[in-house]
Order: sequence, then C-alpha cells, then structure tokens
Amino acid sequence: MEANLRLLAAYAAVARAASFTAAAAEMHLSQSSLSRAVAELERLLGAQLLERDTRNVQLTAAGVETLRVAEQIVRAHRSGMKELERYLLGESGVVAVATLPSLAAVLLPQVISGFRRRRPHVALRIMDGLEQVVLGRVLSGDADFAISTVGAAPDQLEHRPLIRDRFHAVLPQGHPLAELPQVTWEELAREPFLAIGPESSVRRLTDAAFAQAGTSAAPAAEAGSVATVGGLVTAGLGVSAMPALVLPLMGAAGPLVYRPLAEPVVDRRLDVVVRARRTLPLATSAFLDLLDDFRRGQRALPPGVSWSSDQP
Amino acid sequence: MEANLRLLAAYAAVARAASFTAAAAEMHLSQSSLSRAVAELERLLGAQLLERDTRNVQLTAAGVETLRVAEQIVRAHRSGMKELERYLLGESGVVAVATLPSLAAVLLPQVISGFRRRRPHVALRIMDGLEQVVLGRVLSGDADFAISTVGAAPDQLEHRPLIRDRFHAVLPQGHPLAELPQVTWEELAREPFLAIGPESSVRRLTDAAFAQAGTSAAPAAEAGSVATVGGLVTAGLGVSAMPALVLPLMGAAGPLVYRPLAEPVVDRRLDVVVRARRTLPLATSAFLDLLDDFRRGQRALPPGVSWSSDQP
DNA sequence: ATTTATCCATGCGTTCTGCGCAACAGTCGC
DNA sequence: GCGACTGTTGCGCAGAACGCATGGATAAAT
Repeated sequence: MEANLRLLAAYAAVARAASFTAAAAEMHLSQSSLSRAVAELERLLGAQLLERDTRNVQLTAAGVETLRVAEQIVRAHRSGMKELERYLLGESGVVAVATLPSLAAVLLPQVISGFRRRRPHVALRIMDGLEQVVLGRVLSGDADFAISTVGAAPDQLEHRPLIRDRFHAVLPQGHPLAELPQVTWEELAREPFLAIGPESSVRRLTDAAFAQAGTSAAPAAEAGSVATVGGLVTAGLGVSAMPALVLPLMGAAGPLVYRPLAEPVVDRRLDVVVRARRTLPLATSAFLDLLDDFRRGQRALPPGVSWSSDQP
Repeated sequence: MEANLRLLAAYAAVARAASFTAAAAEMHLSQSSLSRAVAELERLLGAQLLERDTRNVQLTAAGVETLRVAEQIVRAHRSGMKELERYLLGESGVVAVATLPSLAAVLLPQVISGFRRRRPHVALRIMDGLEQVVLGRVLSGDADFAISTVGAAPDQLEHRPLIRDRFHAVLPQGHPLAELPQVTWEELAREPFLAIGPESSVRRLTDAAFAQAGTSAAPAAEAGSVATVGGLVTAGLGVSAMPALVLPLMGAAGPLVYRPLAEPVVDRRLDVVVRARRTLPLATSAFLDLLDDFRRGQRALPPGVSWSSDQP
C-alpha cells in the first residue's frame, strides 16, 4: 500500500472531472500519463475505481471511497505545506525574546506594536530575567534572541550593541546632591551606598565605575530587586546608582530624585544577543531588522537612553 | 513547493532520530539516500532544517516546524490509506440493501445479525419500497443490491433466485374455505376477491395464477397496501391471496385464516438483484455470500417460505 | 599524540519511474 | 459509414532514486 501523492492527486482529478482528458488539462499533464496513473493506483489497491466505457467515466463504490480518502490526503498535504511556507516566509510563528525586566517595560512595547502591524500573525513571547538567565535562554534555544547586558559572552553567543543606558544617581528628595545638575561618582561615593545584589549586571557596572573614579563604595546595604533599593533610598538610608531605563521601576515607595552621573559617564550597554552561526527564523530576523531600523532612525527614547552608534 | 511524501517521510525519520544512520536503518534505505533526500528538501524549502556538525544532528527552528508539519502530513497519509484498505477489505463501509417491505421484517434480521457478528464495523442501510422503486435504487446505485421480485428486468440488472414464497388464501374467520387444509385458485375465484393495487408485484402474480387456473377474478375491491387488504378481509368483504412472508403484515385489524393455495402451487420468487458487470464492494459481497450460505444451508424459514434451489 | 570508530556528504554508475508522442480501439452523433 | 472524441498502450527518453565506495571531519580510545 504505497500509493504516493502523485497517484492520489491524479486519481482525484480524474474522478472529480469524470474525465481523463479534462483532468489532464487541469493538471498540465498528458492524458496518457493520467491513464497510467489511475491504472497503477487500481493495481496497487487491487480494486477497480473507475468504470470506463470509452465514452463515460463513472466511479465505482470503491472509487467513491478512494476519492474521499485521496482528497483528504491531498488536502492535508496542501494545507500543511501552505502552513509551512507561511512559517518559512516569516508570516507565522513565534518570536521569543529574552530580556532584562527594565527593558521589557520601556523599549519593547513600541517595537512590538510596529512589528505586529507588519506581521499580524506572528506571536511574541517575552521572557524576562537577570542577565545569566536571559543568556541561558538564548543558549538553550528557548529564546530566539535576547536584549541584555553581556558580561562574559560564551563564544556560542554573538552580540552587537543596541542601546546605551546612562547611569544616574538615585537620591532621596531634599538630599544636598539633588541641588546639582549632575553628580560625580566620587561625590556619590561619599554617601552611604545602597547596592543591587551581585547577580545583577548593574552591580558589576557600578563597582567598575567607582573603581574607575578612583574610589570605592562598600555598600551600606544590598537588595535583590531595584524596587527594594528604591524603597531604601526613599527611606533616607542612602543613595544609589541605576541606568535610566531602570529608574521607572524605583519610585514605587515614594518620590525620588535622579541626576546624571559623570566622571566618568557610564553607560549600561544593552546588546542584541543571538546564537552564533545560526540562521534565525525569518520572523525573528524581521523583528531584529525592525529593531535595527529603530536604532538607525534614532527613534525617540527616554532621557538618558540612547541608541548605540552604527557598528563598522 | 512540491515536496512529496518520500522527502517528508525521510526528513521526519532523520529529524526524529537525530541521526541519518539510525533513520536509514529504520527506513531500510542507505544513509546516502537519506542525506540526499534531506538536502533536497532543504533546497526545495529554501531553509536549513538540520544543523549537522559531523557528530550531532540538531534541528533548527525551521526544522522543528517542518518536522511538525511533515509528521502531520505523513500521519494523514498513513491513516487515510489504512482506512481505505479496511474499506477495500470489506471491514468497513456501508452495505445498502433495497427490498420489499415484507422481506425487511422477516428475512433480513437473522442475516444481519450473523453479518454483524462477522463484520462489526460495517454499517447496514435498508431501504424498502415496491418492486419498481427497489429495482430503481439498484440501477441508480443508491443500493448495492436488492432482494425483490423481478418482473421485467432491465439488462443492466442481473438476478439470481433466492427465496420461494408460496401464495396462501387469506380468509376471514369462519369462512367455509377455512375448513379445508388447502384451497385451490379456482375455489378462491368464486369468492369476492380483494386485490392489492396494480403497482404491487403480488398483483401481477395473482392475476397470472387465476389465469393459469383457467379462471379470472375481477377484484371486488383494490387497496394500495396489504394492511388495508387485510382489514377488508377481516371485515368480511371477501378473500385475498398473499405470499407467506406478507401474511404477518395483514392481521392488524383482527384474526385471519391462511391456507396454502394449490392448483397450481404459486410461489413469489424473490431474487437477489445486482447491477450487471459491476464489481461489488467487498463488504457487500460478504453479505451476499452469507445470504447464499443461509440458502444452501436451508436455514429455517417460516412455513410456506423456502430457499430457492441451487442454480446450475 | 596517534589511532580508531563513527558520522554525514558526495562522486559515480545502475535501475526504474514518469513522461510525452504517436498509434490504436471503441463509441457516439451526424 | 464517417469523422470526432475518448481512453489505452507501445515506445523511447530524461531524470529521479538508489546503493556502493570514498572522503573529510570529529570524538573517543590508547
């Protein structure tokens, strides 16, 4: 029982048209070819499907049943291939992006709305987490790509700059440093410093910045989430430093003051991360292209956040 | 996009096994053949499906989607062919039989119960009607075959004897003829005769029987259905003559007396009727074979009903 | 470090499938 | 009876599909 699609489709066309000649025209095949195909199918099935008397073609009972099944199979094939084609053209599927919590809220919404206008049938899946988790998801293939800081990138990952996210001092209202238009890391280091936990990529950057400014700020306290750090600052226990995109997540416990940090100006660099030497699904490439369009077009971003300049 | 089943099945096997060699063994093909098949499918789809690094075979995102679709298509094909095979082996399908009302009630039930024990997945469709309707259903193909009287058979129909159904006098209780063990047509002709309408095949036979007995019975009344004729006899308006299988349908209005008719003994001959030069679905043949087994085995029938003898 | 085993890709020759052309054989309508 | 139309069949060709043998690359064994 190894009737292939060619035979089934040929038979279905002949049976539907009740004519070899008409079906041949429809299928762009010679009539003799169809005649042979049907004969071959009959031989394979061991049953007569068509009653031909040189003038008319009529279905036998087995022919009716075979037509039903053949059309069902051919239809399944056609619709499956159509579905696959849509997927391969990037018109369907799922784009899975892993990213840091701060980005999910600020950058992605505008990109996504543009993307969904272009590809309405592509679903999006956003997974947020800290850097290690995010990169792990890309490595494992759970996510198609990530937008994240990249500390030590395993060489199975490939990344390119996307966004620069400037660090700001986080101060309680009425704090003396809040009088200044901008604050230096050295000035900040004289205050009790409230740090984010060491798993956060932000912590690595603040440590480095203090070192670069020739000082060091042993944290007065550490917290695991930025919202908690924000609460501690609000309560007047000290100051902190966070990238601009993180700031909206901090003020939950009460009003805070943010001032750009200088000497040195420090940016959190957010990169697009993909697996090296992998061809991406077309829908995903389209998403990345859109992101790059935004970057090159310098689409508006919140203060303190800027697109990375074009790479060589 | 003309990926055929061969390519899809080959790819599915390789992708599932994550190995060309293993899949080749499973499919009884050479590894080189599979390698080529997958390469060909990738070319057709214009997408890389597998990431091979001489040691491992891994699916790309497109590969995962393609595997899903390929398995779906292959499954549809396999299950469709399986279904068709069952049908062609007579293990599924519908046997459609057209027959006269009297037969549907008496003969068919026991045949059907035997048949369903043998082929539990074959459905039965019984259509009853008068001879012309019944034969028409066979001609049109609505029914696979009929059990019916056959007056003038069109030569597109083929028939063979199945049952002989002896005519009986139908008498009201207390009628003088009811005293006799059997009644002759001549005796019957002296009574007011209540005939069935001319569309019924029974009418043709009673007319012929009276003629053969050298008499004729102009009907005192005619009715369209045997139940009505029965009612008229019960009411004492006359007598009638019916084949044994019809008798159970007559006594609805009250008790009647039936006596075998002789001089001549007249049988209604019920034939199996099929379209000439047609191969029947296997399930139908099986039903007919069973019927023939019953006939040759002289399976018990009601009094006055007998199987036709074996044809030459 | 070298060897061995394993795996997938590819060149080559063979077989067989699928095809169109052309000739043929019924059948219908004029 | 003749042409027009239909499906079937013989024939030859192009290429599809296959297996064998080989090559290159890598992981495991020694």
